[in-house]
Amino acid sequence: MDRRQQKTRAAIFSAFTALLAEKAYSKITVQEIIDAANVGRTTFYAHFETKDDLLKELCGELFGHIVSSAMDCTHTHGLYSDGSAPESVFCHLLQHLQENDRNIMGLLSCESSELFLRYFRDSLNELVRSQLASLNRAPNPRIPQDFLINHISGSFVEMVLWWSRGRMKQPPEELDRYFRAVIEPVL
Amino acid sequence: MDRRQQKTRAAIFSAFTALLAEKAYSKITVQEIIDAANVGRTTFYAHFETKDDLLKELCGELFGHIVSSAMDCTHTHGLYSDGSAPESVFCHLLQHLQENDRNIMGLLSCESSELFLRYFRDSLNELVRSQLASLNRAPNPRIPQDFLINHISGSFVEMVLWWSRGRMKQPPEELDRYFRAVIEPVL
DNA sequence: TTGATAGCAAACACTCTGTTCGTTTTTATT
DNA sequence: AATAAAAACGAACAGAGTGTTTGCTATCAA
Repeated sequence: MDRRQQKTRAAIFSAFTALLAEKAYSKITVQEIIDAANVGRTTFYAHFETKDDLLKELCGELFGHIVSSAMDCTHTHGLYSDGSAPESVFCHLLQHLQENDRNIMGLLSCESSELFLRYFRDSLNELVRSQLASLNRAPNPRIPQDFLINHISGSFVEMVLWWSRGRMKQPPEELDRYFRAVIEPVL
Repeated sequence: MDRRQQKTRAAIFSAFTALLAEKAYSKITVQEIIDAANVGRTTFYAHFETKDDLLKELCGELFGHIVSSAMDCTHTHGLYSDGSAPESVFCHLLQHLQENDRNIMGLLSCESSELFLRYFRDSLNELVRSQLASLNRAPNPRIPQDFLINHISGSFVEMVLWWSRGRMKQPPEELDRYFRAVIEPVL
């Protein structure tokens, strides 16, 4: 791909995430993004159809990255600690989030979350489903698989939102302990 | 209050919820609300500052109603079934939601949820906190109270969203069983 | 009945959006 | 180095939506 396109795209993403960190998605105008990214109006619309489209693409990039990295460590760490491995996949996810890669927590904390959380949930669902499948333990007969998957990924999202609202006081490891304490009894 | 004001306000709320049921909040224009409610433009702005303001007021009315009704049955039913009472407060909440009072589930299912879910979560938090306080059982020492409250209300919200996405196939009682199955082991 | 209040339509200035057009700059290729 | 293709640019545009103003009419409560 043309170097110019890459630069423009990166500049727009960067400007957009910076803006998202300081104000709500709905309050951001295309003009502001253009100004912050320092690109021409025409250029913006050559890359993205609308502001919504931009958000969608950003989510795609972000979660593609996050989840594939989580999937990677799936091989070494399980859904919950098995005694041997001290940390769960979730702990890795949390650490990843805390590093604030591409200001992802900023996105979660302000009100841009609509589309954003959908991606987050969907990605987690996939992750949890695959984890659960590879769990060699009899499933809890009182709870349907579908419900359980949603409960786990949903709880995780809610925990991250809570964490973010509280300015991420707790280290990821502590959060991971709490999370396992409320999830493992259910499995 | 003037009868005319009541009628206007009701007409606007009703038109707004009807619109919300069929399209996303962000796609709805004030003009559409005005047309659907069959009121003058000036009248709308005499009642509400903006579309956001309208949504806020609607949430206030809705959750004020729902939560106070849940608080009422707090006296008869506990956080979880104690053997004697067959149904939890949550079950009542779910039944209430299923009755589709004021099309509340329509609001949850489409993408109007931003502000909406905030109200939902906050209301539930309050409810759960009071429930938890009146629970005569030693709290789980591994989990901080704050985390637990958020986990419970968050899980509930996520469950309702899941329920709504799946077109509410399950009866509230069944959902309540699942919910207790994933929450009670943690208490 | 009457004064006050609420509602109304029409028109407005304003902001934001998404597109078009003619021009300049950068890139990849020869 | 020369060149054609691709990308970026600014300015200007129509169109849609917002929130306000004005002058008038209908309704209410006393």
